[in-house]
Amino acid sequence: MSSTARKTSRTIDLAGEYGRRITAGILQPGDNLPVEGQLAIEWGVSRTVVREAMRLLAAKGLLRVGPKVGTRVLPFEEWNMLDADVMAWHLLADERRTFVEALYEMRLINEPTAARIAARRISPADKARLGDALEAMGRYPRGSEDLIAADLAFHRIILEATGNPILRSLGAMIEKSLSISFSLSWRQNSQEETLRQHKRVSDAIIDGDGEAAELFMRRLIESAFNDVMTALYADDRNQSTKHEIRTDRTLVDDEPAPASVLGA
Amino acid sequence: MSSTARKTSRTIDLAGEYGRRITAGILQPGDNLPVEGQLAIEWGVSRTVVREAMRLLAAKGLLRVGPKVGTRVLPFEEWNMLDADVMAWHLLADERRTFVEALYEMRLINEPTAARIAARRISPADKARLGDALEAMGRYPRGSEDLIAADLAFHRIILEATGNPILRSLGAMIEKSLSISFSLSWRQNSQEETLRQHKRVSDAIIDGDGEAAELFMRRLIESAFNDVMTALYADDRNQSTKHEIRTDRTLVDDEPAPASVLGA
DNA sequence: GGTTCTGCAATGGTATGACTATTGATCGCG
DNA sequence: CGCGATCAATAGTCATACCATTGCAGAACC
Repeated sequence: MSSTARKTSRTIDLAGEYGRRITAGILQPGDNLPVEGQLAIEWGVSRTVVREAMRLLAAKGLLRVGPKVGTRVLPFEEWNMLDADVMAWHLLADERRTFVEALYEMRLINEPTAARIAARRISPADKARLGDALEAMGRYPRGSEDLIAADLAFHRIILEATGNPILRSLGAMIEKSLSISFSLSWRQNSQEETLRQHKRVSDAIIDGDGEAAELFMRRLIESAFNDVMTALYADDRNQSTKHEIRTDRTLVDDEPAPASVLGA
Repeated sequence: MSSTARKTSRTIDLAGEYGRRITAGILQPGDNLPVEGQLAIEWGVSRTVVREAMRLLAAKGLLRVGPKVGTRVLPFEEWNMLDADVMAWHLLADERRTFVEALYEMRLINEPTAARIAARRISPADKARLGDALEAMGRYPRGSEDLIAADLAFHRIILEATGNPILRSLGAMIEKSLSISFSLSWRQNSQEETLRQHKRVSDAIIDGDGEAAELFMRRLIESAFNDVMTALYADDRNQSTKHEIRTDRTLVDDEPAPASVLGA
């Protein structure tokens, strides 16, 4: 299937292969991979390719290499989840649920505030790009790759519009990892309602209303999270409901602190 | 200086060399590096080392390589600022100010909410670790590397205590990039006041008071940001004042939205 | 005149085999 | 029993040759 027509390099293929095996748990932290020469033989490539693939994985924190110790999978905590490839590999694995939740929690923390900042800092050019993305979302049929791409672009543009390069990288990570792993099927809500939600955010940002942008973005991501969880685990309604509650509790539902604490 | 005693590999050294050159602007986006063979000669290493170094930089989004096109520095927007090395290289450059501000804006978005989440989810083991870090902060003299390490560990532990692996990676990135770039000198505030601020956060988390934890963490990071900017740009008081205002405006000072918008 | 096809050449991509340096483990000595 | 020297496994580096991809120039063709 992949042996006839080559699109990516052997190095990238091999790195992806082991990246997926590690994130899927087939290779556990602490496990050693075969020695480089052995890997080269197994995969029918040169040791050069093996080494470059392993260096790529080492750069992402998945494993460490060293003389005498070999190539060893690092403990979980060392993995760089902020890397788009690592995140995408996790989202491709069977046990992706934890990471879907973590990713949406991250989005829920960052994107509403980013929308607020964007409302104040967005450039005319980015306003136009945001409008284009919104328009594209209305043009493509539901479930199409183009629609998903426009949706992801919408969110990325807002993160870029903050002018903060770190938030921009976060946007790129989210877009890339989600587009790799969910190439189809989510959006259970009516497309009209989804579009309306996006338009509210867009309008608020363009009007410079940061508070409204933040609020609507929060609602939008909560909806998207529920859509994704429903699409992925539609067969288990109890759990599907649970996510919604958990999401709310996690980031929205805390009781206000007592006045005495606030004054401290 | 680095030719006699080798601690890191030649590949890592070379990657760091060009990583710093690119982030410092010595090599601009669109520029081409010399061909691999030429680089190998210039640095007195084999082409293997050059290739592995370039692959490492390519994995971080700083450049792209390809047949005929060579090794070309990518536009700014492609750089992965969420990588600890990339962030550290930026913080080492002369023009680091933008990135110090971006990093602290990122922290101000994430860490207060993380503190709130941690207050609800923290494990007994992490409570103990948090207490240890706080205790260590009180034990070491101001300005010492141990003190800074304890400070950074304090923040990392809170991000880890959320149980969200992405936030944990964010904590690791912050800790690593800051410890590499600011190996000494910040903390202009009295150490006692800084310690008190940390203790407030710690107490709130251990008590399970998420709202208080969030508020105190926000104040703490705002203070830390001002300390850093003062330390770095102490010669320019006007600008030092400006940061404080900008930070406030950016994330705290927005007027509440009209009721009509909230109800929409 | 513009467009598409074709071949060339530059450059990274891969392969191979040898040698070096590092480091965990082992063995022997005190 | 502890500790230092030695060993051996393994990644790290090197040198060279050849392969594969691709931007570009020029030819062929509407």
